[in-house]
Amino acid sequence: MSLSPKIKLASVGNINCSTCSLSSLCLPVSLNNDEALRLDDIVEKSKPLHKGDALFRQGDPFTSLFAIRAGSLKTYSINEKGEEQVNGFYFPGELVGLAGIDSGSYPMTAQMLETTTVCEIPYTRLDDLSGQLPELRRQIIRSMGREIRYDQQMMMLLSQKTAEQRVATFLLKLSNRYSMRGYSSHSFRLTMSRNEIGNYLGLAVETVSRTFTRFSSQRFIIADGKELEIINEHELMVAAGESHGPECSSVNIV
Amino acid sequence: MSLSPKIKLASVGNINCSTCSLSSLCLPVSLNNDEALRLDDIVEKSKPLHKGDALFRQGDPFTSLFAIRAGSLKTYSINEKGEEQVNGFYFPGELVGLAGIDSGSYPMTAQMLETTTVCEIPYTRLDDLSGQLPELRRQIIRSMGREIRYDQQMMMLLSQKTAEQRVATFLLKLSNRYSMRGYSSHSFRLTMSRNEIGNYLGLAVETVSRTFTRFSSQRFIIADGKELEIINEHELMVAAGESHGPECSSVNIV
DNA sequence: CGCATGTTTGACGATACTCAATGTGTGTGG
DNA sequence: CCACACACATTGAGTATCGTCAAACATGCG
Repeated sequence: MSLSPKIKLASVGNINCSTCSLSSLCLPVSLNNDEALRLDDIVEKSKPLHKGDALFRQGDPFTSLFAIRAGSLKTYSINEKGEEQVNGFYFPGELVGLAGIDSGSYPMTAQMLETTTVCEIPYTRLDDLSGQLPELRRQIIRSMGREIRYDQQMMMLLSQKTAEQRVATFLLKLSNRYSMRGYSSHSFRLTMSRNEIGNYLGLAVETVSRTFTRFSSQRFIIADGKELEIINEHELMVAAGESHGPECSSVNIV
Repeated sequence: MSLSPKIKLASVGNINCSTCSLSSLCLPVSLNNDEALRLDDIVEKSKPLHKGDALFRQGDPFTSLFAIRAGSLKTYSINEKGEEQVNGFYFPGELVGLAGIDSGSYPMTAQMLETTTVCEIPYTRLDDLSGQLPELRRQIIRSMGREIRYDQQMMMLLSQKTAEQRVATFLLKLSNRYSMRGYSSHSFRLTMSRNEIGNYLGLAVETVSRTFTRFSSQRFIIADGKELEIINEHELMVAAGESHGPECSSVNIV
């Protein structure tokens, strides 16, 4: 259940919301310096959590939102039949726990995929503060709106796309998210297993594996275990079924 | 694009948020009388919209949230390839448009399934008011949290359930929503077509139709066109794959 | 170094899609 | 009020995609 010996590192580690390199991706995005400092005041930085550790578990009382500082995690829920369902993967700057806001308890477990540090944002204090800072209030709303849109894109993927399209879409989206965080968009390390990818995409592990193999032999990607390189982004986009999107011979009307 | 000749019916029709029969399902749920009156002040009731009419269209600038007063609608988006994807169905007391909050424009179209009236809630005014009424602010957040959880349940359905389980789950969920609104939970009229159901559930029309037929011949339901009767809820729950849920010989531990 | 966990590959089969034809209802206009 | 057209719904036949089962292989952790 949350971070048991809570350690406020802000004063020690010299990091706070207004100077954080992730502020442009995180809650402080539209806050001025003073507002960010007030937000920082209620935020508690965690010590590093390790692979497999849970940030919160399904059913735990809802107390906080968490912003990821470094690392990555997955969220999953357990259905009636005891099966695991991966709901999402989260990277630095992203907010975890929003789904618990209205229900009093977290509807899923958040579990580290690697060594990860997070910022804990106690919700009652955030709620108070958001009454005083309209920009913060709007930013919370925006974060939730974005989550809703992501989920709906995911529903589209699950209900309309083939296995191949799903995997291609997944890889391109990861690529995008990495690049937004300043990492290479064409070469990165998958922090999740094939099993977790398959579960997330609604596919059997074997199907994910076969699709990776196929994309490799088509020279769209180079997949060496968890290391992944995108060597033909264009073809991967075609495979994702988004060919009619951003290209068309480099002419972009609109 | 929204409701062109906006007509404020509250004073005429003698309905307002504090007396609305849907207030327990809608934004006013946790507001006191005075607060509900202030909310009512910014809400504009629509004249009836007809089947096929659009409340807003994908790409329209985001201006308002809408609460359904009577009737029902579907939301859908058009993907890159021009295919329609039904995102959800909405019934009285439910809030439509939340997904547009952070993006400046509605990411989908909302289209009436039957004659429907809605309450329009201009977002800038709602935002202002939510700065003054903490309970309203929390209620908006709760509505969004609920939407996120619904979407995640939907993702679970799409990635893990068979056609039969999807259709059964869909019917039971409709049943629940109708019963929460004071309608019969075992006998109701489907306001959407088989095509729309299939699209929503990620199934071909034919599969939906076949599943209806199978459930009928198994005497779980009686389906006569759009009229639907659930005559064996228990078996339908089993078919939905939720058998280990609320029953177990009527003993409910926890 | 060894066991456990994760990954790949193959063979087979089932579920659900596509195509096609027929049946049913709804709304429109004569 | 009826007839017609159109959209919707149902049913059947054939097939493809993806899941299941199984086994070999790789990886990584203790």
